Amino acid sequence: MPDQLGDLARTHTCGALRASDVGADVVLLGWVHRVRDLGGVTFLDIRDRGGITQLVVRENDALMGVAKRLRSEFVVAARGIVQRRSEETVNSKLETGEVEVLVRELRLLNEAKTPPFQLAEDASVSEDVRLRYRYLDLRRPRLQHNIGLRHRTTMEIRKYFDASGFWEIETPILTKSTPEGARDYLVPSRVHPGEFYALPQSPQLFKQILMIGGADRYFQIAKCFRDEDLRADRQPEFTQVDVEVSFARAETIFQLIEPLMQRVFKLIGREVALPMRRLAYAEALSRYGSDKPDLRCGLEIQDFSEVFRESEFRVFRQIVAEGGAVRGIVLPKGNAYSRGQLDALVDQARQMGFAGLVWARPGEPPSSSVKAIGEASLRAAFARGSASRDDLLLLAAGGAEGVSKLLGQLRLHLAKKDGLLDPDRFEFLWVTDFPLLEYHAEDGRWYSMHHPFTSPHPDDWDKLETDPGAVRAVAYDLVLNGSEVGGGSIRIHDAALQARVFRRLGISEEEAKARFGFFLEALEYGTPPHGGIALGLDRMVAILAGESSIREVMAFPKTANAIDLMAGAPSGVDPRQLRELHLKTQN
RNA sequence: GGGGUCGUAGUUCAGCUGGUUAGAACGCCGCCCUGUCACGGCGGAGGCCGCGGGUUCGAGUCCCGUCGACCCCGCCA
Repeated sequence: MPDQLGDLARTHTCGALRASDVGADVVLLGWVHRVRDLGGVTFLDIRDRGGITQLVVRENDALMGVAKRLRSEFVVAARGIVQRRSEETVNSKLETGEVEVLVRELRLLNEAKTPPFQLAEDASVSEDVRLRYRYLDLRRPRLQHNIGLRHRTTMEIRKYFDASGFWEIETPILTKSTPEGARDYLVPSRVHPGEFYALPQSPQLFKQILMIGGADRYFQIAKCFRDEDLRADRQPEFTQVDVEVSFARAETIFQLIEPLMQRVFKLIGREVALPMRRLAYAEALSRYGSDKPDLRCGLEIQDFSEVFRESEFRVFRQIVAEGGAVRGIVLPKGNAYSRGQLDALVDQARQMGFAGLVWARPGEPPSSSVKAIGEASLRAAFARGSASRDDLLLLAAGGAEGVSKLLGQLRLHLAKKDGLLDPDRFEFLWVTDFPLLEYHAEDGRWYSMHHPFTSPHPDDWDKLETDPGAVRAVAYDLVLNGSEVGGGSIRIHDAALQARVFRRLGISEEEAKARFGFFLEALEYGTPPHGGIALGLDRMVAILAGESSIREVMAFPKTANAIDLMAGAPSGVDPRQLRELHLKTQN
C-alpha cells in the first residue's frame, strides 16, 4: 500500500534549493533518480521537472526502513531541513549541489517497475523502445528540454501575435474533404450514412473565410493532418502556426514574420539579422538546385554551357546543342579528394540519378577519363568557374532543371561530408515568385504548386491561358538551413479570377461548386484582399533544439509507418462501431 | 510502391573464414559498507541470437522469405 500525500505540499522543486535556503524546512516531491546506500547513511537523488536534489537519510532513523525499500523511479515525498554541504562534498555538477536535505519524513507515494531502459543515464536507447515507453522517455533531460522549449516557443508566438492585434481563432477539426493535394484522413458520419468528414490538411479555407468575416488578423496554433508517407521532418499530424491578414501584401507578411523569428530565436540566445535574404524561385533553382537552399555553405551551381557549345567533347556539345545545359560545382580544396573518394563520389552521383559526373582537377594534367574533354575546354571551364589549383571541378550535363536539381543534391551531400553545414548557424531565406502551376504529364493537366487559392502575379494574368507555366504566383516560402519552415501566399480575393484559375486547372464549375462551393459563395460577399502564411512549428522547434527529427520535439510522435507504438494506434474496432458508422471492411 | 542501414540478455553492443558451454558494460536481485554523488566490495539470476523456411555433419554467422525500427526516393495542393 503506497503512502498518501496527506498534508505534504511541495515547497520547492528539486532544482530550486540554494545555499540561501539553509535551515529551511522544505517538502520535495519527485522520482527517485538514484540511490546510494552506504550502509549507515543513504543518499537519495530525487528528481522532478525542475532538477535533482540530494536527500540524506541516516542510521537509527526510523526512516531508514523506508529508504532501504526505494528503487529507481519510485515516487516519493520528503520533508526535511536544508543543510549546507561540507566543502569537500559540494557537487558542482548539480544546480542544487551546495546543499542537501536531511530527511525528517519520507513517504513512498508509489512504487515503479524496473524501467526498460535507464533514465538516470543519458544512455542511447533504440527509438522503438523509447516510443513504446514514451512516458519514461519524457522524464529524461532531452525531451524535458525539448518539450519545455516548445512550450516557450508557442508562448512567445502567442504573445507576439496578441501584441500585434491578432485574434487566435479555432477552426473545425471535422471538416469537408477537398481531395486536391494530400490524402485526407476521413471520419465516417454516424448520422449521415455513407458520408464523411475529413480532418484538415490545413485550415486554409476557414482562415480565408475568417478574413471575409472581418477577423482582420487571425492566427492559430493548428493541428493539421495529411495521410502521406512519413519522413524525419514529416508526421501524419503536425502543428502549423497558421496566420492570415486582411489587406496584406507579400511585404506585409515578411515584415510580420521576420521579427517573430527574431523573438523566437532569442529563446536560444541567437540574434537574427534582418531583413532576411530573398531569392526568386528560378534563381534558387539555378544557383542551388533547390527551392529550399541551405545557405550555410557556398558551393553554388554554375553554368558551363557556353564553354562546351563549341567544345571538342561531343557528349557535352551535343547536349548543349539540343537545348540542355552543362552545369557544375567548384569544390574548394577538393583537390585533396583521393582517387578512391572520387570514384565513390561518382558512384554516389549515379545512385542519385546522374547519367554521369565528370571531375577534373585544375592542379594537375587531365586524367585519362577527362582527356576527351580537351585541354582547351577544361582550361576554359576552370576559368569560368574561377577554380584554383586546390579545387575540384564537378560537371554534369542534361536538361537544365534536372541537372540543377541533381547538382543541388550533390551539393548537400558534399557539404555534409565536408562538414560545411555549421549546426550553430542559422541562415534564413525567403524564396519568392514560385510558379503558380506545374504540369503533370501523367494526366496531362496543370496543378497548383501551392494551392488553387494562390494569387497569380498581376503582371502574369494574361499568360494564364497562353503560357501557364510562366505564370508566377505571389507565393513565398520561409527557408531555414535548407528546411522549409513556412509557406504562404497572397490569395485570390476576386471571384472572377478564382473561376479563371479553376478553369485553368481543368476544374469544371460544377466540380468547383461541389468541392468549394461554400467558399466560392463567400468570396462574392465583399472579400478583402488578404494573404498569409503557415509556419511548421515542429520543424521550427526541432531546429531551435538542434534536433534532426521532429519526433524529438513532439510528445507523442508516430513511427515511420504511422504507428503509435505506445497507444497501439491504429487498431481494429468493435464490429458494432463499424455497423453504427455504416462501414464494412474488405476481407 | 522502390532503395538502403539495422535487429544477439531489461538496455547498449561484441561475437573473426560456419565449429565445444553465445560474451562485455550498464541495469536487476542478495549480502556488506557512515559522506556518497556514474559510490564501492563480494556473490547471483538473466538469451526462441526478431520470426519462418532452406543450404550444411553442424547456422547467431551463409541463402530465401517475412515482420519491425530508422534514413532516402516516389508521395507531401
